[in-house]
Amino acid sequence: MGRRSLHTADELRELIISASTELIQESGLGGLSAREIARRINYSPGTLYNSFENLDDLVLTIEGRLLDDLLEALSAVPKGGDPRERVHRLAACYLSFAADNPKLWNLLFEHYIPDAHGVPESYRQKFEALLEKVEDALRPLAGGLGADEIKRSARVLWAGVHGLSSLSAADKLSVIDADEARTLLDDLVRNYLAGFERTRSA
Amino acid sequence: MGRRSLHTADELRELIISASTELIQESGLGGLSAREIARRINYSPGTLYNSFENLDDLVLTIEGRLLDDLLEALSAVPKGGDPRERVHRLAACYLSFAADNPKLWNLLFEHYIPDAHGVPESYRQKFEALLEKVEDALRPLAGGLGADEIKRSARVLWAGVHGLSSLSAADKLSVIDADEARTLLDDLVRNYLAGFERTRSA
DNA sequence: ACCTGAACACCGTTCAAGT
DNA sequence: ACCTGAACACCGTTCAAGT
Repeated sequence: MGRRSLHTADELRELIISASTELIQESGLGGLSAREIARRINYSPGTLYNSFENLDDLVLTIEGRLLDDLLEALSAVPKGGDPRERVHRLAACYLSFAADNPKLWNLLFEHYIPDAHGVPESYRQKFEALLEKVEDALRPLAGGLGADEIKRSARVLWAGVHGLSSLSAADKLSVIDADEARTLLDDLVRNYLAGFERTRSA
Repeated sequence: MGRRSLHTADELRELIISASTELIQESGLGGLSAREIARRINYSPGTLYNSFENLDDLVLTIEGRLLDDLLEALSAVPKGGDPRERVHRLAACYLSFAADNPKLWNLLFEHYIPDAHGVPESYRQKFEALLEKVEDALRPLAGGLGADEIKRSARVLWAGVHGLSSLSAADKLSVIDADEARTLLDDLVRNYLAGFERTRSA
């Protein structure tokens, strides 16, 4: 048949991305296949390889967008008010983001790149941007603590929030009940902050 | 050719499990394939299905053993001494277990069962057993707190430790440096315990 | 009873050939 | 330039046939 040009290159790219995202939302990374994407967008499998290097490239693109969305959601958390309250709100935002679309969220952690070094630099940067938001929220509570200690605390607290979020998003082991997750999250943040603020004044 | 009986049913089962475990250690869940397992143990692919229902069944078996090993490692943590120290040691044990064999560890969280309800009950029980160990360690620090609150705190603290462990085991986003993980873990436990003990006396 | 190997319905990816 | 569809090297799983 040859060329059809029903869509521009950009349109086709978006078509592929949105079909893939739906597929992942339906049945996770395991439900994603080049041939199934092609079927859904009415192109032949080979066409995907004009827009993306391979499936890993496509998945990394989707993951990048997911991180952008997360950053945007975190940015929407209001800045004023009680500093502790703000940390709680950021954590709750992170939890909701994971809970709202567990399959898509898990993508970030179940998808492996064989080459190991293959994770794009932009990826790391987005995670750093996320951590900076936590650091900003901790700073008003940090008293005389140095920048390094704030950095470390942000990482620790965020990792904790992440653990809770990912356990509640992974239905496999329902150790963390979804309804209960918010209560547990507040407990984690409250107790961690108590120790954090105590360190400051020690 | 037909029957060979080079191995008993049990031996064959173990052969399959150990070949699979090696395969996962080498290249993760993605590197596991029925045909490759068969190649390595010198049987035809069909033979696997005499020992296991399917690949998911095999993987769940491996995961069950992994949880047993983790419980055993946690049980080896000495019981006496400073209660806070004990919590730190349990956390460190958990972290090491994940770090020692990241690919195998990640199996627990990247492997999905399509049927959803498919997670065996023994699975949940093993996680509960794990949480009981944390509860036992928290109890001496809990003062007048009720059993429910201890239960909740164990879940929260464990989820936090899990987040740190899984982020450091997942090389994808090297936000948590492996060498630094132990420091961060101690920070998490120390700060959380500070809040936990404060609640008790409030 | 146990194991094989062909068969079926799938994959990801490449690439010559067509428009 | 863009897209197709056949081709290649893989999958998981089943099952008739063989010993």
